[in-house]
Amino acid sequence: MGRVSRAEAQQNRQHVVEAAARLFRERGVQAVSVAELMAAAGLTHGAFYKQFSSKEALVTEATGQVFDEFIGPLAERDPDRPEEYAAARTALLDRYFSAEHRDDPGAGCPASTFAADVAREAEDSPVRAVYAKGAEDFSRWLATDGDEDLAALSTMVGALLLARATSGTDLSDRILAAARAAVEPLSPGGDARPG
Amino acid sequence: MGRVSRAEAQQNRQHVVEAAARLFRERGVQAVSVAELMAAAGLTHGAFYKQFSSKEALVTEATGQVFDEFIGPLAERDPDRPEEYAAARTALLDRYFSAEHRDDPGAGCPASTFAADVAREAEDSPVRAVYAKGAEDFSRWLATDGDEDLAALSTMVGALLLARATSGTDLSDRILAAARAAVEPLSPGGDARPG
DNA sequence: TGTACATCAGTGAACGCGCGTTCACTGATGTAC
DNA sequence: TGTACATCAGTGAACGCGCGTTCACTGATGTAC
Repeated sequence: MGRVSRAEAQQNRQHVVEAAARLFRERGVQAVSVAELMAAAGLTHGAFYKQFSSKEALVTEATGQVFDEFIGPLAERDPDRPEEYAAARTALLDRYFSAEHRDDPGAGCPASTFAADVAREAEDSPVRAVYAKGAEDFSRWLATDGDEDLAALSTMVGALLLARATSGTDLSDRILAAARAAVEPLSPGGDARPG
Repeated sequence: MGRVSRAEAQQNRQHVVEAAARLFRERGVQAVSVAELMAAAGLTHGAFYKQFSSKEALVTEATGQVFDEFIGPLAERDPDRPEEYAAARTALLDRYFSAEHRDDPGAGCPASTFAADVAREAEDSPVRAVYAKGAEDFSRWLATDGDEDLAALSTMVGALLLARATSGTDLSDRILAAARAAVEPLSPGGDARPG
């Protein structure tokens, strides 16, 4: 096919990253091959190494991009308008604990979908740093007091994974509902968690 | 090597299940090969299909066994002695949110280690039913009111996975501490979660 | 209890397959003049 | 603006490797008499 223009090459590269962002979340890193990602961008597998130094490098880049896409739109937090943040937080939780989010991991929260993959990476793996930064940023946005809400993040990530592992059952819906009630207290300082 | 006695064969089989129980939790199902599991029991790979119909069948059996081992010891819950249960629950949470548990997934909670693997299984996969039963049983034991505490289970599973994905950092320890405080309220009906 | 034979757990080579990565090659793009 | 040539994105065959599974074979175990 010969050489391709720089702009086209850059576009092809971005298609590969986008396919990786979706497929890695849907099926896990190991279950998606380099050849499949290249085919999703309309290319053959050999060109992969003209764009990325290794599959691991793409995993790191895709993980970072997904966190950016996920957290970026949330980041407009104006301290002078707390009611705006409160509404945005509620809207996020609505989406987060929805059946739609559970049923579409390929477009969903990276803290959930990459957790197990990252947990099994070596401690010096570059993707771990990207993941840790993303998780921490997200937990800061979730904190109603401006600190970090790691408990809320844990409940959200755990609930989504449990709901996906049990999807198709009643239990799956109960998990989402129970976690939602626990993360968003009905009254300030209170907690809706039963028991 | 010729035939081996029934007792010995049964023992070999159990060794394979035990190796699977540990290695699947440590590295994930896909990253552990049939040959490696057989070698862990001192056998060659060919004999695997004399004991199991497929790798998937072993995954299902190992997952069930791990849930039994994890939940079984907890199940002695005497309604006449609530303070005994309260102490057992506190002891479980101590272990659950410990650095030791985080750092030894091979011996740890199956709801955490198998969540991502099971979430990516087909909806009619037998391992999903085993997982759902185990998760539900565990959430029942966790409920201080005798119902089920799916929010607590979510927080525990999410915190453990997040802590493992960020292990080696300060953040990892803060995740365990924050989740622990959220799951075990300091006073009845209250909640220690900040914010 | 002793003998003859069927059973079957374990062996090890082989099946087809897909993996991540490398490489010689192609030919349009980009650049130097 | 036009020409000559270097660059390099993409191709497709090939590398070595490990995977889950199958199978003919072995020979001690288990059983029928």
